[in-house]
Amino acid sequence: MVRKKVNYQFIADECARKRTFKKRKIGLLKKASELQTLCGVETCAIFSNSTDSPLEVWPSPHDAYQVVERFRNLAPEKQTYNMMDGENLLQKNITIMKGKLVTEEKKNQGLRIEQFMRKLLIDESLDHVSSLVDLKDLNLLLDDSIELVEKRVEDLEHSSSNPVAGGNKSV
Amino acid sequence: MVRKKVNYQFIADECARKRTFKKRKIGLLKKASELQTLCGVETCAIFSNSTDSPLEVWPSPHDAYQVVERFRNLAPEKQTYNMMDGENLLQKNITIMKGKLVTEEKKNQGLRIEQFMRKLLIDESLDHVSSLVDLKDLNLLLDDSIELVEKRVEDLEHSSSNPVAGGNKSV
DNA sequence: AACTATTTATAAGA
DNA sequence: TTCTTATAAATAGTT
Repeated sequence: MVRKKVNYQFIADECARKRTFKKRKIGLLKKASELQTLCGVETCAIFSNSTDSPLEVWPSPHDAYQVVERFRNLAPEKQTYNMMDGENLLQKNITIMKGKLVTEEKKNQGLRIEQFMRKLLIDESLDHVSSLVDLKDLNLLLDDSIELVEKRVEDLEHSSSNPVAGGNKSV
Repeated sequence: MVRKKVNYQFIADECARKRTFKKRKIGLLKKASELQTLCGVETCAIFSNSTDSPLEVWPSPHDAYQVVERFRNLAPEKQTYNMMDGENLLQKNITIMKGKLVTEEKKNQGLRIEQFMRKLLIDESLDHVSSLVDLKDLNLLLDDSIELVEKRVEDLEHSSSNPVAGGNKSV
């Protein structure tokens, strides 16, 4: 029960290192969460551990799922209302969703963060995306929803000076 | 000097909120830094504050500068050696650099994180990129260097099964 | 920006 | 592994 003052250098012992990582990751994410709550600042954290383990992204896919679900469950009129009334709301949803996917990287290929971002932003297919939590079916749902939301944002951008009006209403 | 137990909800008073954000951001990044050192885990943190202030990315552009400089200062043979001998080294450099740019977002446009990533991954021009630290000249240098490094990675990928050999050597 | 009473995080041990 | 606890570290309120 004696706690030594820690020596800030790489922990050689693998076991101890993993234990410490686990503990401190929890602590860090708690801090990040508090920062969001207290200060209203969207925060995203990415951990790139060994090339063998998937890139870890916080906040979690599970939270993303809830955000998406909330959005999908809104009546279409309500969706439109939200989009038009507060661009912020929609953008916030997207920001959150973007931060909440986790990719299973092709092993040993490296370039992990770029791949992750590229998948989110460019690639049509999210075949290789999986989540830290067990949500196998989430991918398609997210894929669809993100496409949907992005399309609507494009509409918004193209008519940003115009006061709303001709929004695409098909979901 | 009495410290109350904090009530975890949005801090209404703007002044207090900003003060708290400033303090806690420092604390969070210290934790992140310790995690990297102790556990060897690359960590990246992104803060999306108001739409008026730039997206904040950690680690800093200054660190990126040092990484790039180290790479550029290697003799060309040495660069090739590093690339071929340890793909990991090169990939690590890129990962670090990618995580270390900060974009000055177009104000009030939102979609901040996507824009940031898009700039890093797609756009040719980094005209609007600036840094939290005062490194006005860094952008061009980074731009060049990232292009350089990316080109080399492409080469690597296209000849990943081949044992090195015909690498492009121009810097 | 600096201080300090307190709360919070956590290194070891159980 | 999870829980406990002594101690280090972070920080809210104040100057």
